Amino acid sequence: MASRREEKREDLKARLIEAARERIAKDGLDNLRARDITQDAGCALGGLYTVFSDLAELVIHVNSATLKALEARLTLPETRDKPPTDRLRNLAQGYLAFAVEHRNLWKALFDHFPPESSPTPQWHLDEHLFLMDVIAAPLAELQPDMPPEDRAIRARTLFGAVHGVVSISLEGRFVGLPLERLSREVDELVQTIAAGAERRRG
Amino acid sequence: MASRREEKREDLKARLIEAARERIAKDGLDNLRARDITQDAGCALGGLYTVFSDLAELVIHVNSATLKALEARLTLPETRDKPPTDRLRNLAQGYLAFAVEHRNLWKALFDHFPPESSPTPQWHLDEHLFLMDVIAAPLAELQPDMPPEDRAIRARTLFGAVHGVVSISLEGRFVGLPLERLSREVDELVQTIAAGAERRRG
DNA sequence: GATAAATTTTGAACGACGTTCAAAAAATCG
DNA sequence: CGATTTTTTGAACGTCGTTCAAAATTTATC
Repeated sequence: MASRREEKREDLKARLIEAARERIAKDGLDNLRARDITQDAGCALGGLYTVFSDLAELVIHVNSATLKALEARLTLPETRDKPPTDRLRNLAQGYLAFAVEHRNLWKALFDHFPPESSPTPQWHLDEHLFLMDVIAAPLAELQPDMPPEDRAIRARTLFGAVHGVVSISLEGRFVGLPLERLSREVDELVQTIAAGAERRRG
Repeated sequence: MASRREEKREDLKARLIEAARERIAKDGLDNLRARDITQDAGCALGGLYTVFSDLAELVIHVNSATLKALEARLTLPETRDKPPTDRLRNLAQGYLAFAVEHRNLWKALFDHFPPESSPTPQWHLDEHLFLMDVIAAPLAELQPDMPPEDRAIRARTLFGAVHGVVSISLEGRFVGLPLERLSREVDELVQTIAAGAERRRG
């Protein structure tokens, strides 16, 4: 019991993150309110600011949890021994499924822009890198001779392409596609890119 | 002079849109303030609400102007007679160039989510369709036998992929790429997808 | 256990925001 | 020019994130 104080503080922090997470999941990031969160977490309005510097920092912690959940979803041992193209296809389908199932939490990952006064901390920026790593691994099998730096960039491009297709559909800015059809588009896109990569392989 | 009134009203409307456009271009959508806009436009705060139902409607008009500018940029007669793959490559490079050059206005196109109380009007949703049309035209030459409906969906997928790669880089959520390298990634992505489409043609 | 000192928690208050609307100003009409 | 209608105005309202002096609680000392 080195510090009962630390414990209580951590407990409040966890309750605030969980309350914010549920609010975002239900009503979206745009409808997140400090007063709702603190009421759900069972503390006074000011309590939030004894643990976080501002609301943006709390959202970053929610996004951190979402990223961990996404990572768990994308690193299932399901297809460990499949060919690299199939592994990439599975990653894309997993990403799509996660976005559909946790739409508001997923959207918050990309809709949240902290003010310049408190930019995103490095530790959270680093958390995004696992996405690049899980993509780079199958890519390494498709193009073993590509320099790791180029492969990292290529992984980012592949992620961006899939993310873009998913975003465009789920944000509803254009006419919505049935999920079944969207899934097929994503799959064919990944297959095309994978085939293109393989064809260039040295 | 059927209606001097209508004229003044339209003039105020244009001034408000232009003021909002400049504010967004300079400081970004997040820093747009009704008080700044009306001051720049030379009217009282309430004047904004005699022309638009709310700030979101004004932003939609700014986005409409941005879409028109983007359309102009993407329909330059530059490469009218080039092969379809080159035309797609040019579209993607034009899109990237536009996003870089008008970053905040371009970002506003996708960061603006009107409240459910006043959803995006159909006329503005329709304005996005030109993007699909300019992409679908070269696609039609690559895959003449594809049904038009499938081609429309494929155009959306291609746009989403390019848009996603550009977004991921320009939003700075991941480590930023030099523009030169980003341009190459986009180009190779489009070439890969175009080649994949052509290969399937039949 | 009582009292004082240190710490934590509280929620009223502040400033900024989008939006409203009664009143002032301007335009139009008889 | 006075009456009437229309337009423009900006103070005021409700909501928001955030602050901070005061209240409540915990810890320390005897």
